[in-house]
Amino acid sequence: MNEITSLERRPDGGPGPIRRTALHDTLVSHLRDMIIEGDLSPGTRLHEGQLGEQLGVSRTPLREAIKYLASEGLVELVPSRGAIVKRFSAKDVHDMLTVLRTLEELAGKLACEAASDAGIAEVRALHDEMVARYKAGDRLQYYKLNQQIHSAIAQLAANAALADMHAILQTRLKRIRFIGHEGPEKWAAAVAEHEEMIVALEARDKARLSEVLGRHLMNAWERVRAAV
Amino acid sequence: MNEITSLERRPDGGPGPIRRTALHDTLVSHLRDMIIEGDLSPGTRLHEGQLGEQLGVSRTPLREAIKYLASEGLVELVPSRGAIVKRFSAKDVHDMLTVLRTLEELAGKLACEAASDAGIAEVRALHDEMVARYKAGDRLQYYKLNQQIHSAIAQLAANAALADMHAILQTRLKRIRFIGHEGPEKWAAAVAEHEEMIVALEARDKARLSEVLGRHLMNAWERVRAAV
DNA sequence: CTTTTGTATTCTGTATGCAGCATTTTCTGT
DNA sequence: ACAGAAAATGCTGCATACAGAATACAAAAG
Repeated sequence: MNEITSLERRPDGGPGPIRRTALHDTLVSHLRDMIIEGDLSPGTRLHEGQLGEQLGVSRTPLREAIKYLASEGLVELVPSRGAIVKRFSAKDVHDMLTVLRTLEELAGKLACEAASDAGIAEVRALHDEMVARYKAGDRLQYYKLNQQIHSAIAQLAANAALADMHAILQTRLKRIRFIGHEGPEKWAAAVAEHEEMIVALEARDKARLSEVLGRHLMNAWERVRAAV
Repeated sequence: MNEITSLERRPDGGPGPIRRTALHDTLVSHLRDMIIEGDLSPGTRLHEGQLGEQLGVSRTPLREAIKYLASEGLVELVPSRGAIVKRFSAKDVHDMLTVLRTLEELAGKLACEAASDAGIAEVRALHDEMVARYKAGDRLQYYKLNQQIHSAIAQLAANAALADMHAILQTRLKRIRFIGHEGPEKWAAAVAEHEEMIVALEARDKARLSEVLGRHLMNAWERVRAAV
C-alpha cells in the first residue's frame, strides 16, 4: 500500500468526461482510505504541495478536503503548520468503543422496531457472505463485510443522527481495527457473536439484540487492545 | 441580528497583530453563529462571493470553512450549486434528541465516576448562575448557561469521543432550541430537572443522574416540538 | 565546543483569475 | 401571444500566484 497513490483522472485533457463524482468527494474518501490503510500513519504531516502532486490535484481542493477530514476528527489542524494525521491513544480507542457500544445498543433496539423485513434480509445476506469469507480465511473481505453489517444495523434504526454518529466513530476506529489481527479463537468468538446478532435481529428481539451488540463491542476492545 | 456581520480585522494594514486566532477557526465559528442565530435560515444558499464580501474575506478560506461545516452537518453541499443551510425536519430533531439522550445518560454515569470535585463544583456554579438568570427572566443567558451545563457534564465524563459526539449534536440542535420558547410552567419544570441533576451529580449517584438526564431530554422534545 | 543569531528555504495562508455548468433572459417562429 | 431555442449572466470548481510564517542551516560569538 505504499506506492504512490494517484486519483484516476484523464492524463491528457481528452474531452471524454471521465470523472462523474465531484472532485471534493473523491479526494475526501481517497484521503480517508490512505489514512485508514496506513499510507499516512499517525503523526504524519499532510504536505500540501507534495501530496497534491502525488494525487494530481492542486492545493485548493486538497486543502478543502483536509478541512473536511479535520471536522471528522481524522486529522488535526495546527495553525501555520498544516495538518497531521491524528494519533489515538489506547484510552482514546477504549473511549470510542464505549460510545460506539452505547450507540449500537440503541441502534439495535430501534432497528427491531423500525426495520423492514427486506432490510433485515439484506443484513442476513451480508452476514452469510461474511461467514463464507471467514471460512475461506479471507481476513480483508471478512473485515469489510463486518463493518458493513454494523453500519447496516445502524441504518436499519432509521435515525439519521444515529447513523451519522456511528459512521464517524466507525471511521475513526477503522484504522485500528484494520491492523488488529486477533487469533483464531477470538475470531471464532466474534463470528459466533455475529450469528447471535442476526438471530436476534430476525426475531426482532430488542433486548437480546441490544445485549449481544453491547457484549460484542466490549469484547472488541479485548481483541484490539493489543494492537493499540 | 440581521445587519451585515463583519469579522474584526485591521481595516488599515497596521502592523499591530489584532487577530490572534487563525482565520479558519474564526470563520467557522462565525458562520456557525450566523446559522444558529438565524442570520442564515435553513435552505438559504451560501453565496461565496457575496458572503465573502460581507465578512471581508476572500472566497478561498470561506470555502474551506464551508466544507468544515458540511462535515459537521450544518450545511449541505450540492455539486455545482454550492452549499445551503441544512434543513431539519421534526423527525430529524426527534432523532437527534433520542441520540443525545442516550449520550447524556452515558455521560452522566461516567461523570459520576470520573469527575473531580472541582469539576463538579464548576458545574454547580454554572447551575447557580443559570437559576439566577432564570429568576431574572433573562432567557438568552439562561439558554446559554443551560447549554454550557450540558456540555460541562459531557466533558466531566472524561471521554473525548463522547464529548465530540455530544458537541456535534448539540450544535445541530442549537438553532432549534434557540427559537423554542416554552411557556412559564415548562420552563419551571426544566429548571427543576436541572436542580435534580446537580444534586445527583454532587452525590455521584450514577443511576439517578442518568435517569434525570434521560427524562430531561425526553421532556426537551415536548418543549421544542411546537417550534419545529 | 556550545550557544546564539542571522539568513535562506520551504510550506502554509490568502487572493485572484479562468473555465465550465446552471439558470435565466431574450429572441424567433408559429 | 406563446412555446421553444439560443444566448447571456452569474456562480461554482479548480488552478495559479503571491505574501507571510516557521523551520533548518550556517556562521559567528562566548
